[in-house]
Amino acid sequence: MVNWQDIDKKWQDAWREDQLFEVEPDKRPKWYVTAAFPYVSGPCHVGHGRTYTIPDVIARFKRMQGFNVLFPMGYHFTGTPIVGAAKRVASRDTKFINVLTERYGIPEESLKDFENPHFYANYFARESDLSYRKGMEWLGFSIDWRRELTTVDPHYSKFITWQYHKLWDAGLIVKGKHPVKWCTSDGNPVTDHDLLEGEGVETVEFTLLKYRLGDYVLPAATLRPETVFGVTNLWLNPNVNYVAVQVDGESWVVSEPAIEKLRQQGYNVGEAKPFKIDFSQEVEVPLTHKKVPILPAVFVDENNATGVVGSVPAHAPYDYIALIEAQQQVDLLAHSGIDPQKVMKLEPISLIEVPGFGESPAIDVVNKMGIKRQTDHKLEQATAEVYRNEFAKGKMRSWVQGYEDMPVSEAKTAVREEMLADKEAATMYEFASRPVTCRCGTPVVIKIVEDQWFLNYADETWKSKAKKCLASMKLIPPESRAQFEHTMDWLHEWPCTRKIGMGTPAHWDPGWIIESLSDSTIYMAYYTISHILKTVEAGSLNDAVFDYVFDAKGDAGKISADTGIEKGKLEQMRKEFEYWYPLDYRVSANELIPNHLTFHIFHHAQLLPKYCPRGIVSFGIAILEGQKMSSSKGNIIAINEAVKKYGADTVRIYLMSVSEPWQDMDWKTSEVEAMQRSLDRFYSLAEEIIAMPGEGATAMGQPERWMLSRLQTHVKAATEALEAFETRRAVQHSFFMIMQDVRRYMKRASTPEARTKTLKNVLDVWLRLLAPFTPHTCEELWERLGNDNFISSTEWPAVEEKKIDRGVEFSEDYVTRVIEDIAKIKKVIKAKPTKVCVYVAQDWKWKAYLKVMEKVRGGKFDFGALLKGVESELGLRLHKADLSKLLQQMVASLRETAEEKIELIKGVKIDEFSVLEEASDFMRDQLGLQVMVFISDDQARFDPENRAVGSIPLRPAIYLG
RNA sequence: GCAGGGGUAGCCAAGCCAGGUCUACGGCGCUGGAUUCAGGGUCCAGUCCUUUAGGGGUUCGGGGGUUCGAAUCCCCUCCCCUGCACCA
Repeated sequence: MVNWQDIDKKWQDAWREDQLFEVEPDKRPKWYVTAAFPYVSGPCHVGHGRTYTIPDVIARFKRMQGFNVLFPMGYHFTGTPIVGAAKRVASRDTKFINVLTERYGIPEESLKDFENPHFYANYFARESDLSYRKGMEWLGFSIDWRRELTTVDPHYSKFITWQYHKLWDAGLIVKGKHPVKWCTSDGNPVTDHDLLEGEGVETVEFTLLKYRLGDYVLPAATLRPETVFGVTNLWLNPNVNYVAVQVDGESWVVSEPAIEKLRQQGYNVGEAKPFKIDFSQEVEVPLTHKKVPILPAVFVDENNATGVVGSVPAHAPYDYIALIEAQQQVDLLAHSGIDPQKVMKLEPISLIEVPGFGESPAIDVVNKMGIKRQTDHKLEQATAEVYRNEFAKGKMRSWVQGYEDMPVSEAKTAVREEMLADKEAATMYEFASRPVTCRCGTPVVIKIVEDQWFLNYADETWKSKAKKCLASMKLIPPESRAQFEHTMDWLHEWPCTRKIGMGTPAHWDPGWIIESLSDSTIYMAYYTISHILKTVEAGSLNDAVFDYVFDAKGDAGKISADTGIEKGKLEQMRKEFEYWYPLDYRVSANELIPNHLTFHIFHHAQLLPKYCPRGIVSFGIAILEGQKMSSSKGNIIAINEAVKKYGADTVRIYLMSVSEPWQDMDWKTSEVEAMQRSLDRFYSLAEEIIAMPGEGATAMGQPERWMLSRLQTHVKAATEALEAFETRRAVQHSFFMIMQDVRRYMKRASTPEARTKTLKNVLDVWLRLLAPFTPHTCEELWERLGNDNFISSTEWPAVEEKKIDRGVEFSEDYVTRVIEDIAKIKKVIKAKPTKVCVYVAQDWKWKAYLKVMEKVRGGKFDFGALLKGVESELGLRLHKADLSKLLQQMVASLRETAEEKIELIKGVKIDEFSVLEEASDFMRDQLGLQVMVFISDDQARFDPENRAVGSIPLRPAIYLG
C-alpha cells in the first residue's frame, strides 16, 4: 500500500521551498489563468475542489509546455450571505448551529466568535482545516500564494474605488427605483436565505387598469393589459372587505391587504374607509370607455394585488367559467340588485387570433379539460396554456383599433404604455406565488427602493464594446456563446449597491456599499500587482497609482513624490500588469454566465479596453451521490476529509475524469474508491517497471512498434484534449487507455529485453502525461526513475508522429479479431478442442478482394460483370457457385466498411500469414489452444474438414479440433 | 414564457457536429474463474435475447422521413435539468 499522505506532503513542501509557483515576468511566453474566487461562507468541499483542479491541471500542462504560468487565488468577503450566516449564529438558529457544531466540528464555546462576519469569513477562508486555503494547498495547487487577496482588504477597496471613479466619470452609474423583497417588521430588504417560505418566488409586474365608478377608481390588476378590448364586466369577491382609500389624489377601491403593498411601492396612500360594493352599478372600462356590470366571483383573491379583476372571458379561463356560473344562477344575482337580463346578454369578446384555436382559446381549453367550476384547480393549468399560446403565437384581431394585427407579445407593452401615459393605468408588483414569509414570521412585501444605484449595462456604447470583446473570445464549451449573447442583449440596469454586508463604500454615496457581483469584475488585473501592493501602505494608494499601472497614465516619478510609493515599485507593477495581461482564461460556473462572467467582459471592455479577456470556460454544477451539495445544510464532503481518506491525487484525477468541466459532476464514493485502487495499481506497475533490470539495446518487434504507436496516439489525443480543457478525455487516454495497452503489451512482448526497454520508455512519457493530474505521485516516481528535476517543470512529451504506425495497429486489431472469433466458436461448440488451425486467404482471393473493393464503393454495380471479370482476369477454374458465394461475402463485408478503413486496408497490405505466425504464442496463451497457421492453398496443410476454401481476406477460416 | 442544455443497455456515461470500423469507449455494479485463497485485494473472463462453428434477432425517449446503410442527418412529439437579477 502506498502512503499517499506522505507523498503529498513531501512534494508540497518541496514545491514551496523551491518557490516553484511564485512567478515573475521573464523571457518566456506567459499564460495567465484565474478561477472565480470562492465566496467564503462555508467549508471548501469537493465541488470547489473540482472548480479549482481544472485550472490547476491546465496551468500545470501549460507550464510543462514551456509557458510562464500565473495562477493566483483570493477570497470573496463582500455581500450578504456571510453577514446573514453570522446573524444566524447570533440568533442561535438551531438548524444552522447544528451544522456548524456537529457537521463542521466547531466547538460550542467558540460560537460567539462566529457572530463576527470577519471572523466567520476568515475561518473558512484560511484559518481552519475546512478553509479554502488549506484545501487548495492539500490538493497541491500550483498557486502563487504571495498574490492572495480578500475583497475587504484596504488595498482592494482602493482598487474598487478607482474602478468606480472611472465608471462614475463615464456616466455609467445611474440612480433609479427598484423593487426588492422587504420585511416590514425588520425594516430591511430580505434575501432568499432570510425566508421562511417562498424561496425563489418571482416578482411579477401587474398593470392596474383604472375602471371608473363615479369619482371612484377600481384598479383591476392584470398581467395582460392588451385584453382590455375584450372586457365584459368586472369581478369583485362578495366575501372580501373592500376599502376606499386616497391614492395619489384619487379614491381607489381595493382589498384591505393591498393598502400596505401600495404604500411600500411608493404610492401616496391615505386613510382607508370601508366600501360597500353595489353590484347594481356599472363601471367604465378605461381606454374603451365602455360601461360594464360588476359581478361577484369567489375566485378573486384579496391577497393577490388589488383584489379587483377585470373579466375577459374569451381569453381567460377563470373569467369564462365564472361568467357561465353567473349566468346559471341569475336568480341569486338578482338579490344583489343585478339585472339578470344584462348578465344573460354578456358574451365573450374575442380580440386575439391564435392559429390552432377557435374563436376563443379560453373556451376551447376549458371544454377540452372539462372544467365546470371556478374552484377547479385545473384552471391554473388552463390559464397557463391559453396565455402561453396567445403570447407566443397570437395576434390582435383586425377590429382592435390602433393595434390591428399586432403580435400579442408587442401589443402587451404597447397597450400598457399608452394607458400609463394617459394615466388610465398604474403599476403594481406582486409575488408570482404566495405566501412569502420572513424568518421572523412577517409576510414579506415588495418595496420600491428609491435612490437605488445601478450600473447602466443598457448603455448602447458600453454594450457594443462588450459585444465586440465577446466576439473575439474563445468560449468553452462553444454552446455557451449563445447564452452570453442573449445575456448581453437582455442585460439592462443592474443594482450595484447594497445597504448591508461587507465591502467597499460607494464613493459618491457612502451610505451604500458596492455589492458583490459589482466589486468582482476586474480583480484579475489586481492579482498581477497584488504581492507588490502588500509592501505599500494602503493609505498611500490613489487613483493616479492605478491609472499609471493599468493605463500608463502620468509619470512614475511624480506619482512617487505625491504618494510616497517608491518609483521602482510603481514601475514594477506596471511591468507585471503589462506582462500578464490580458487574461488567457477565466474559469467559472455556467450559472454565472447571466451575471458575473458577462459583467467581467463589460468591465474589461470599458476599463481595460486594450486587454479584452481571451477566453472563458464555464463549468457544470457539482452534486454529491445524486444530491445537491449545500454547505449550509452540511451536505458536502470537505476537501480536508477527502484528502485524508484518499490522498490528493486520487481526488484530483477522480474529479477530472468523472465528467468534462462543462458537464455536471457527481461525486460517488464507490467510484472514488475504485479510482484510488486504480492509482494504487498504477503505482505498483510503475515500481515494477522501475525495478526491471538492464536496458540493453534490442530489435523492436511488432508488439513493441505497436506499443509505441499506441503511446503516441495517446500523447496526441491527451495534448489535444488538454488544449481544449477536456480533462475527462485527457484522463481517458493518459491513464486508462495507456494502462490497457500496457497490460496487453506485457503479455505480448517479443523478448524480455525489448519489454524492459519499451516499458521504461513508456513510463517516462506516461508519468509526464499524468503529472498535471497526479503531480505528487508523478514527482515521486519521476524521482525514483532517476531524475533530479521536478516533473512539474519538465517538458511535456512531444508527439512523435513518425512512431504512429497505423499499419501495426491494424495488424494487432486483426490478431485480436481472429482470437475473438476463435473464442466465440469455442464457446458455442460442445466439444473441448485442444488445437486450432487458422487458414488465411491465399493470393488470388486478395486480388479478387481488391477488385471487389473498386466496384463496391460506388453504390450499385453489376455483380454478374464483376464475377466474370474476376474469373477471367485471375484465370480461375473454380465452380461458379463457389466463387459467387465468396465474392458475395466480400461485397457484404466491404459494404459495411467505412471508406477510411478501406483506404487503410489498401495501404497496409497486411501479410496475414506472418502476422498470425508471429502472434501464435500469444494466441496460444490467450486461448489455451495449440495454434497452427496455414495459407489456404497450402497442399500440406492439416485441414480435415476442408475449411480453408471458405477463407476470405481478413477473415481466415478456422478449424477447432 | 424566454434562453441554454439534455434524454444511450442495472446505474453513471462516451459516441452524434464530419452517417458505415456500433451490441455501441470507459467506469460502477453484478456473475464466474484464477491466485501459497480471509467471502478483502489483485488478475482473467462474462454481463440484451438466442445459437453445438465465428451465425441470427432486438436495442440508443416516442413517431415519421432521407439513405444501399442512422444512436448519428431532417420533421413532429413527449419528458427532464439550469438560469431569468439584487442571490453569491
